[in-house]
Parts: sequence; structure tokens; C-alpha cells
Amino acid sequence: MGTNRNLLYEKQAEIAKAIAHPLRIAVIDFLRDGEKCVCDIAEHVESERSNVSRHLAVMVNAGVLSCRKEGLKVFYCLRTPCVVDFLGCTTRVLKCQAKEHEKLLASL
Amino acid sequence: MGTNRNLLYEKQAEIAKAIAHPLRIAVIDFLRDGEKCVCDIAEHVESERSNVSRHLAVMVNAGVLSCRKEGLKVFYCLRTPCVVDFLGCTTRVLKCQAKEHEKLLASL
DNA sequence: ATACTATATGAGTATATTGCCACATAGTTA
DNA sequence: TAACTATGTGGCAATATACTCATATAGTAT
Repeated sequence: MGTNRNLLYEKQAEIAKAIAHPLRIAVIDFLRDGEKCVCDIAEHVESERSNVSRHLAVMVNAGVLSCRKEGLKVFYCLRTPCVVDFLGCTTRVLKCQAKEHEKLLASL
Repeated sequence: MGTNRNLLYEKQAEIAKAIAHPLRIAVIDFLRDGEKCVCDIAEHVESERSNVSRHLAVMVNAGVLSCRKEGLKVFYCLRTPCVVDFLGCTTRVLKCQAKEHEKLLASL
């Protein structure tokens, strides 16, 4: 019973982990306006292709991205829009933190 | 310009990282129905208190949780409900994966 | 066939995370 | 005061992650 629950938590953590990296978040943000190939992504996030390729594989593996081959290129895209919503959630958390810091500053 | 963007991505990744652990997701799930003290959380997730305390600190630090002291106990609670929405997103991803596996199985 | 391009992967090093133990701290109770 | 309870923290070993370089694979073009 609790075992199934724990399995779910592990799977969910795997998905969260697949998102939890600055470069991967940059990729997700870049993919908001449609699919892109590895070379374009690598150029945009300013990192080596081999490195980007690995990060993309992590996200595909977790189910966050899907990919499509076309000739030499491989195009990656978001598999669910809710991942973008999550980025919105993180900015909400950051705004919340910023407000509290503001308050603290004002009280000095 | 791109530097500010990268700073944002790093902050967002930090928040995602704070969520990206099975035990921490279990805690978030447990905190859906209100604040709990460390000892209750530790009992619920079946882990050592020192360990749970560390995980809670990670989440507070990232801005995902907030805490309140009362006597000997420290009560932790979610700081934004959208974190729970993210768990919903992960289950959506998992369902999507399950469906594809089903399709694959059916084609064998 | 060769040369070229895009992508993926193996190996190694560097760094970060985790879990556990013992101990420290802080508040409570007698 | 001493004994007790809840929580937090330092240190360490085990494990996982990330980045770079070299190389492999796959498709294209000449």
C-alpha cells in the first residue's frame, strides 16, 4: 500500500529532477514556442552540443520532452504544457520571497 | 541581459531541486491538509527526524515551505498551493507515459 | 566510395547530494 | 537544578550528477 505510494513519489521526483537544472529550464523556456533541433538549442543556451544532448535525453527519459527525427536533425518539443505552468509557479515563489526581503529591508 | 535570464533559471532550478526528491514530495503531499510538526512528518514518511529536518530545511531555504515555532515543536506548511499543482502535472506526465507503453504493448 | 554535418555516447574527473551517526541546542517539566 | 523531548547540525562515506574530450553512429552530399 505505502509501497505503491512510494513508487509514485519516486516517479514524480524523477520528473522534477529532470526539470531541476538551469540549463534544462532554459531549454524548456526556449521550447515554449515550438520544437527546435539540438544545434539551435545548444546555440541558444550557449553550451556544447554533447552536453545539451545529454540534458535533452534526461528530459525525454523522464517524459518531459519528446523528439522527432528529420534527416540529420532531431527536433525536441515539450510533451505537456503544464511543465511551463510549473515555471510560472517557481516565479510566484520567487516573487513571494522578494516581497519578504523587501519587508525586512523596510524595517531596518 | 542574458545574465539576468540565467540568474532566473538558476533560481527556478533551485526551487525545482528542492522538490525533486521522493521524501520531499511525500512531505509536500502530506502538508496538503495543513501544517505539521517534524515528528509527525518523520513518522508519516518513515524516516529519521534528523534526515527529515534536513529535507525540510532545503525546502524552506528554497521558499517552498515556511515554518512556525510553537514551544518545542516546529510546524511546517506549504507556502504556495501551486507546488501541489506541480504534483498534478507530474501525474499527468506519468499517465501520458503509461498510455504510450500500453499502445506499445498492444502492438506486440 | 569519401567528406561532411548533426547527434549520441563512453570514460574520466570534479562536484553535489544523501543518509546515518553522534552531538548540540532550545524549550519543557519536575 | 536535572532530566526529558523536539529539532537542528557537523562529519563522513556512499552515491549520483555534470561537464569535457574523444569517439561512434547516422544521414547527407559530392
